[in-house]
Amino acid sequence: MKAAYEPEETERRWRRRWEELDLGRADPGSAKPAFSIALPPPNITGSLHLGHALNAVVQDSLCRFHRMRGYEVLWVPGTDHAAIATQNVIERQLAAEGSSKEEIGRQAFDQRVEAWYRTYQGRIVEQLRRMGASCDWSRERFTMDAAYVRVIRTVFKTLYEQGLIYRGPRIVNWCPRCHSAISDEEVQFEEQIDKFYYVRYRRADGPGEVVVATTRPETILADVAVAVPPGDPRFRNLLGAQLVEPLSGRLIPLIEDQAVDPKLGTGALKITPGHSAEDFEIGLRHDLPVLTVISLDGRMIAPDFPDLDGLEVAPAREWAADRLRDSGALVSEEPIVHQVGHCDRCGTILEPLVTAQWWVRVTELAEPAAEVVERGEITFHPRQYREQYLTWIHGLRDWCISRQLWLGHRIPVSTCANQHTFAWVEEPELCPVCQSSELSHDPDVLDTWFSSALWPFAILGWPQQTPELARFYPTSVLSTGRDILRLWVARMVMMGLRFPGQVPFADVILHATILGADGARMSKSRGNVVDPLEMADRYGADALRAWGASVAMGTQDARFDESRIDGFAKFANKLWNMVRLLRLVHFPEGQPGRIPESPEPLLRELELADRWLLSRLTGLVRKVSRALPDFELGVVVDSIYQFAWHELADWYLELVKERLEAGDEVALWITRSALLTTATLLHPIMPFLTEALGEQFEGIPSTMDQMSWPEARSEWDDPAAEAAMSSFQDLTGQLRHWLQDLGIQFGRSATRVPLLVSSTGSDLAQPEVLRYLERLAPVQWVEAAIGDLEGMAPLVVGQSSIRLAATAAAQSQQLRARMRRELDRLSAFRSSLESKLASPFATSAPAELVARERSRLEEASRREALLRDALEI
RNA sequence: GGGCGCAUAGCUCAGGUGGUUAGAGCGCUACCCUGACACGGUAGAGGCCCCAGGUUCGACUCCUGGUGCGCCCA
Repeated sequence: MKAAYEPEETERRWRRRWEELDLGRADPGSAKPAFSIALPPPNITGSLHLGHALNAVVQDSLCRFHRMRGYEVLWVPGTDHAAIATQNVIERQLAAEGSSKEEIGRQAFDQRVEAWYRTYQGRIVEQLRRMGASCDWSRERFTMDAAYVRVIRTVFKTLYEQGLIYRGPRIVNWCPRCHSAISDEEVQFEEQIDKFYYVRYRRADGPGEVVVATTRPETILADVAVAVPPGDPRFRNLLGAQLVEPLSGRLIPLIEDQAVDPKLGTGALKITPGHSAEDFEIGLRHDLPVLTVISLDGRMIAPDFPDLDGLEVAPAREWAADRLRDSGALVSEEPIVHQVGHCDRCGTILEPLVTAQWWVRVTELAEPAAEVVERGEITFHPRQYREQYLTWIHGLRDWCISRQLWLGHRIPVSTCANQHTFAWVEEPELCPVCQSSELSHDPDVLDTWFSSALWPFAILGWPQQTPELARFYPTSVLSTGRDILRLWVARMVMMGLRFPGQVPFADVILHATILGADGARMSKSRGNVVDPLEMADRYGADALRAWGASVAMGTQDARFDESRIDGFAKFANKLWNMVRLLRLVHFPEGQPGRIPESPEPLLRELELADRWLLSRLTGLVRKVSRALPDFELGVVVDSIYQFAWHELADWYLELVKERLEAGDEVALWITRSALLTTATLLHPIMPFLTEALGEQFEGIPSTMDQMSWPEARSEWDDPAAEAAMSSFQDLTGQLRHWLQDLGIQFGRSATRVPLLVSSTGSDLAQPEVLRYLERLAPVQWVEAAIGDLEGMAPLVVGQSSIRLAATAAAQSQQLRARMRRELDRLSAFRSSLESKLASPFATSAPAELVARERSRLEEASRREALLRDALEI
């Protein structure tokens, strides 16, 4: 073994090994219990970011854990075509070449798309492998695969024929740049400073006026009413009046509607159903007409006003403001900070516009999707997301599923020359109603989330009753980022219930969002993006994984912190060297060979440190085995780190080194067992490292994935040994501390400080303790008879009093000062305990606690007395 | 404006159902290249656990209010 762990070589080797072993291959015919995960398909728009990496770690850890626990595990990888995102990327590419999709035409555009898919599909899969993902690569899926497309059409056709999909004009979020509708969930609201224009609407048939506050004076030409809160006394005298729309002089009614906020602006709202989603709803309630003055290009349509017609929205707003000002209709203007919807993909300000789109009637789908969560068939982790999910799903509006893009799944609907409209799975040649051969295929494509909603069952072969579907559906866990709880998770639940008829997954994990080191969301424009592969190159994939596992399940967003990844890289090296130590004991010349197996020792052959370590080890097994099914990856990582470094390495190995070198069978067995168990427990999190460790041992399966999960051995539980070791650790610390204060250094020379015990506390009761202290501190115990206690420096360590046979030290002012400080601290502690025990605590607290405080008080008092004695005060 | 969450060491974060002398990693200080590991070891400094009330024998933990920050939705 090399002196340091080298992740790069190990990872390359083991990636190949896993491939050869076909590690992730799932067998639907196996008799084992099933565990399955559908990997949320990354967008094919580029490379994986840190969020993908984090998500892969969560899923891979769970898969490996379940394999080791004897489950048949299926983890299906894949990619998503991300229609609008990919189209945007390719459009940008074309723009950079000075071209456009219109210029090259549909066919050439489709070829670009194909080429893009080929490149990036491979890249994403490669990146997942680099992270150590143990997917079943033979089942990789893509949302544009022919089989997948069939599933989409089957679902669409069914919903269409059931009347749950319809086409109709409604208001949508329209992106004038993408030239497409955008779903409510894809709108990015951004804070923006605009102006609130206060505009006067005069009464047509008499005195009186209403002042309306608006940020969009350019839409006044499409106003169809002014609305006020019902029963608002400010507007009572105007009820039923006709008002004059101030730009063109049309007459519009004053109406009452409960949606108007009396506190906002002047309390009166202009109603423009053609250009505001809220107004559209109000318009429907009052049966108002819809007027349109903005085109799909985001330009004004105003044939009556030649200087306005064709202007973009921003200059049109200036035009309207000027005109209102000139006519005296503009009362005032003031700046306002408000949220403005932008296109998630291209950042353009969205225009609410009325267009004909395809819609899913969601009420009938949403109700069952709410019920399964209410009944507990789906559990969210962390659990607060349950509420968010329910709130959202209860308030759903119809879902706009059509997009006006070149890329994506065409809506599987055709209309014939005789206006017969029908949905299909295989595109027909003739109209099924009138046999007309003049068919036109709907030009729109489907919202990508429509296809992703089918992912958990589409990848398992539905609608065929495949063995995979029977075996692995519902899937076990869905792990994803919190941002797509609504966008995706809720829709999968709706579709899963509607089609295969069962929830798509039992547990939903929403992992933390990783922020940049500056605390802001990672974004290219901020320049705080971290490439996971760069981190894997620098520190090893395992270090990145361990860090990911430690932050993934937090309830808050986690800032990226490279130093923590570095810490885990060092941890990998530490483990490597522990195994190396054991190997060198067996093969001091570095000969090839594996650490041999040996028979388990009997409990009565064990000494204190051995019993302690096994007790701690079995506690660790218990803790990790409990934490993993609860998805508490942070606990897993922390507790293994703590055990391996601060118990096994710092204490046990330091204590037994000589025994190991002397070939002590017991120490060898325990060290081997502890290291191997640690590696086994850690394998789901750090698979590469643990494979490299595992292969140093004899009798190990060809991959750690086939190791059986360790069982907690309750016969190893030994609270007495833990207590004794814990006070020994205290003792060691204090002794080292005293000696350091006296300028005595361990290892500087062969000389050891002679010590004798002059008063014994219970902490020295175990026979091993004095021997252990000699190993870990530069001291040597001598018989009390040797000399006179006079002139020897007194030390109080733990509950025992010790004399230090170093006369120079006896006069040390430093030593005395330290003892005084110790004494002060102790007496403060003692008096706090005394007052606690004198308070009602003694009678009302649980007896167990009171007893504990009493014994603490006793200890403190005893120690205090010893210290006073030593200081001769 | 509504909902949810977060404020603990210089930094990044842990701290079920109230009971320690409040923890970890990194960073910092001092000393150590001791034959597994300097990607290391030993010791140390560093905290009104955001603020103000309340419940309780006892609050980092529960309740109310406030302040600051984040996310989601209008």
